[in-house]
Amino acid sequence: MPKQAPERHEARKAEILTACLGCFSRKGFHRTSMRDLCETLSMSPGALYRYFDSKEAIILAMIDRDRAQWEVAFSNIPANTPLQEVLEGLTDIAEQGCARVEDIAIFWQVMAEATVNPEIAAVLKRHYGLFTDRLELVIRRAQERGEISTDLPPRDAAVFVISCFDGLLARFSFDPSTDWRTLARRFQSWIHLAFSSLPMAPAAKPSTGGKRK
Amino acid sequence: MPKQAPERHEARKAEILTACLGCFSRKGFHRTSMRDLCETLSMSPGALYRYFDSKEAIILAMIDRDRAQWEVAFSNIPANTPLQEVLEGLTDIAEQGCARVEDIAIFWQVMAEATVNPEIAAVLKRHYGLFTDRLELVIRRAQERGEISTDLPPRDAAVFVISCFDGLLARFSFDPSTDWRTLARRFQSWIHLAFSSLPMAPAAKPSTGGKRK
DNA sequence: TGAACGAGAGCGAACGTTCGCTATGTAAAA
DNA sequence: TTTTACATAGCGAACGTTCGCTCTCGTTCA
Repeated sequence: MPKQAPERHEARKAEILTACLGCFSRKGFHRTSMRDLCETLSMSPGALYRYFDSKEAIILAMIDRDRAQWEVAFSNIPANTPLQEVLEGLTDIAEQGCARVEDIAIFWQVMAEATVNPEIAAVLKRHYGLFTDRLELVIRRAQERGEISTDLPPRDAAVFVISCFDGLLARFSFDPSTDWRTLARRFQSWIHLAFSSLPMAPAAKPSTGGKRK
Repeated sequence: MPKQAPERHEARKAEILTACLGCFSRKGFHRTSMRDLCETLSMSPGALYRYFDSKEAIILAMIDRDRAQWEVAFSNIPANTPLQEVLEGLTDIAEQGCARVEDIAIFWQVMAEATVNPEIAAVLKRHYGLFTDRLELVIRRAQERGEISTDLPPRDAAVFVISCFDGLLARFSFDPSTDWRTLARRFQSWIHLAFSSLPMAPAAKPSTGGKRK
């Protein structure tokens, strides 16, 4: 048999990842055995190991795929989008991609694993770092447009936004009766309120280095 | 051999719990074997099983102890404490009791386990519920005093506060360079800002001016 | 054109290890 | 002697992973 076309191989890997994600979120990473995965995939261990070197490699690939999806999401945001809209957009993305119980379960599994596995921690830190960078830029732009207070430290503000939603995910995961959409909207408006309620720098004040549009 | 006094038994259980917490946070719940625990405790499996029926029972006891500690912390807050001060107090408690990497690691372990283990999920949901109840009450009182907007839905506001800090814990856990104290203070002030910036209902005393000391 | 080839996808039994847990033995105090 | 705390040894099961095998099918070449 000739070698699988690379794209075919990648497609199969993607299928496997999706199936693994389902298993891990249902049973947890450690309670899911390679046998479990093989059964749901209707695949033998030998075959599975042709695609991934180890169980850990599967998680790492999952994290990377998630990162890629968020990268795409961010790259679709026009530079001059109002902060409020960006937040709404991120909520929508989270709702589609993350705000189902089974997907959030994975989030916790990965987090827990990161506290114990340095390699996963490193990947996750990078992941969060990129995310924070993007959001920081969005906030900085909102400041330049005069949409929110320039007294706000952009980096900390970005961390704040991400923390709020991470925390909401936390609650949602073990209390699915939480009304994600309503709460997320409220969170958005409160965040915006906090960010725009700070004493604004005098309008005419020349910014100390940041360029203006 | 005479039967252990109950208080002695409880004390020993507490010691065991502390040691287990250390192990779990270092290696993770699933990677820590009962053998590991026995070694660090200089104790045989037979002895350990006299104190806890199973590995799961150890986690449940850990969660319960944590809940009890927060209960005490909350019960020490006078009814008329300003919201800002309550938030500061909670930050301090969290800093003492939670804001070390090893303690936060446990938080993730438990969260991850809760997504997979219904019994743990139930306990944790109750735990969070109580916590939210307490905070909701604090917020309600602050509204009655006219300290913050009465347009604020107290329950959602409580969820918001908890979410913010949970999210901060998330970040801190895999990026210990995060300056917990500074960020926590900023979070506090932003939360307070958001809560007091809403249009106030006419019934409450319109303290629209600066309310900081 | 079609038979022979052989690389590679997939299979699945089995490996050695480690798991949570327990049956049994023993020393010591009452 | 009886009761209790703990040690010891080890149980059966399950783990992640491996490896030799089968089968398939595109390629090669007569």
